Amino acid sequence: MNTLSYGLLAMLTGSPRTGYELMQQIQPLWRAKHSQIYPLLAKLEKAGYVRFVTVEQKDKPDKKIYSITEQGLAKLCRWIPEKTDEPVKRDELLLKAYCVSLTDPHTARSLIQRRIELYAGRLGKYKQLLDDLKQEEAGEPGFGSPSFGNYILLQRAVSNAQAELDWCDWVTDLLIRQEGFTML
Amino acid sequence: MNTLSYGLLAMLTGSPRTGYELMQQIQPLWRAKHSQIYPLLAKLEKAGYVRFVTVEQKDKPDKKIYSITEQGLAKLCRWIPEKTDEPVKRDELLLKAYCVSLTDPHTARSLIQRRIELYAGRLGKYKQLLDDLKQEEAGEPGFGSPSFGNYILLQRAVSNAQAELDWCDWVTDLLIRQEGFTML
DNA sequence: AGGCGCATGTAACACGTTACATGATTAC
DNA sequence: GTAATCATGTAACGTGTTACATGCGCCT
Repeated sequence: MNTLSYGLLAMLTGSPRTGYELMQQIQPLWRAKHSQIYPLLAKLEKAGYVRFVTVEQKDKPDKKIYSITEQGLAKLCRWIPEKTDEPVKRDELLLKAYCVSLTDPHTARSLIQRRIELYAGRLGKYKQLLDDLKQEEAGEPGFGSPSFGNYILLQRAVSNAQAELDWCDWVTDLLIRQEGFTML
Repeated sequence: MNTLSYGLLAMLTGSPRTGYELMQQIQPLWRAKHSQIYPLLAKLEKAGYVRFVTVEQKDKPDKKIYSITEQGLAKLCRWIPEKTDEPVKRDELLLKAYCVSLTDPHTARSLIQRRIELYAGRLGKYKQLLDDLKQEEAGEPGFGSPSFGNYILLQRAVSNAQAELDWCDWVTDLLIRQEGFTML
C-alpha cells in the first residue's frame, strides 16, 4: 500500500469510478499515468479494498467501474491520522530562475510568460468549478457534506494559482524595468 | 542530461560547491538525496561540464569542490530557453483532505496543525534569508546582480509559505466552527 | 487521412529512496 | 553513549514515465 493506492481509495469515497476517470481526476492531487493506476487497482481488488463491475459498451471499449469496499474504507480511515509526509515539489522553472541572469531579460520574460498562461488557465478552471460547487450546495459546504473535501481543495487550488500568478507578475515587472535600463 | 543534472549546473553558477553542499542547497528547488547526486556529478565530470579539486581535511573526510566549466555553462545556457516542463507536486495531505469527512473535525485539525508548523518554520527561515540578502545587497538586487535568481526565489518561497499558512488557517476556522456545532 | 477521446493493459526504462558502508568530531 | 554533522560512495528496491498494443467513433 503506497500513497497512490490510498489516493485511489480516497477518490472512490466520492463515488464509484472507472480506472480511466480515476486517472484523470487524481491528477491535481497526485500526478500519475494510467500505466501506474491500472495495476494498482488490480492489486487493491485482490486485497479486497475495492471491487468492480464490468459495463459493456457499444462503440466504446468495455469499462470496469470500481467502488470502495468496507475493508477499503476501514483501511483508509486508519491511514488518515498517520504521519503525513512533506509535500514533494519539483519545478524546472525554479532551477532556471536561479541562473536566469545568464540570459537576457527578454528570454527571462518569455519563460515567465508561459508559466502565466499555465496558471491563468488553471485559475479560470478552478474558479468555475468552485462556483459550480457553491451553486449546487447552495452556499459553502460544511464538514458534514460529502463535498467538503472537494470544496477546501478547490479553494486551495484557486488561491494557489492566484499566488503563482502574482509572483509571475512581480517578476515580470522587475524584468520590464530592467529592459528599460538596458535600452538606454 | 536529466533535469537534476541541469539543476546541479545551475547551482554551480553561484559558486563552487561540494556534492554535499549541492545536495543541501538544491533541496528547496528539487528534492534529491546524496545517493542520486554523487553519481550524477561523476557523470558531469566525465562529460566535461564540471571539474573538481580535492581538498584534504583533518578531522573530517576529504572533499571534492566542484565548479562549472565553460562547456557546462554553454550547455546550461542552451537549456534555459528550452520548453519548461510543468511543475510536479505530490502532497499526501491533499489526498487526506479529499476524504477528510471520514474522520472527526478534531483529527482533521491536528492534520492541518502539523502542516502549519511545517510552513511557519519555513516562513521564518526564508524571511530571514531574504532580509540578509537585502542587507548584503543594500536593497533589491537587479537583474544584473548574481543574487537576482536567489532574490526572486526567496521572495517566492516567502509568499508561497504565507499562502499555505493562510489556507491552513482558513480550513482551521471552518473546522473550529464545526466542532462548535457538533458540541451542541 | 490523421488525430483525439474513450478504455484497458503490459514491458522497458528512467528516476528517486532506502539501506549498506566508513569514520572522525562535536554536542546533549 | 548516542545522535547529529560532515563527507563520499554503491546496491537494491520502489515509484513514475514512455512506449507498445488494440480498437471504435468523432471531428477537422
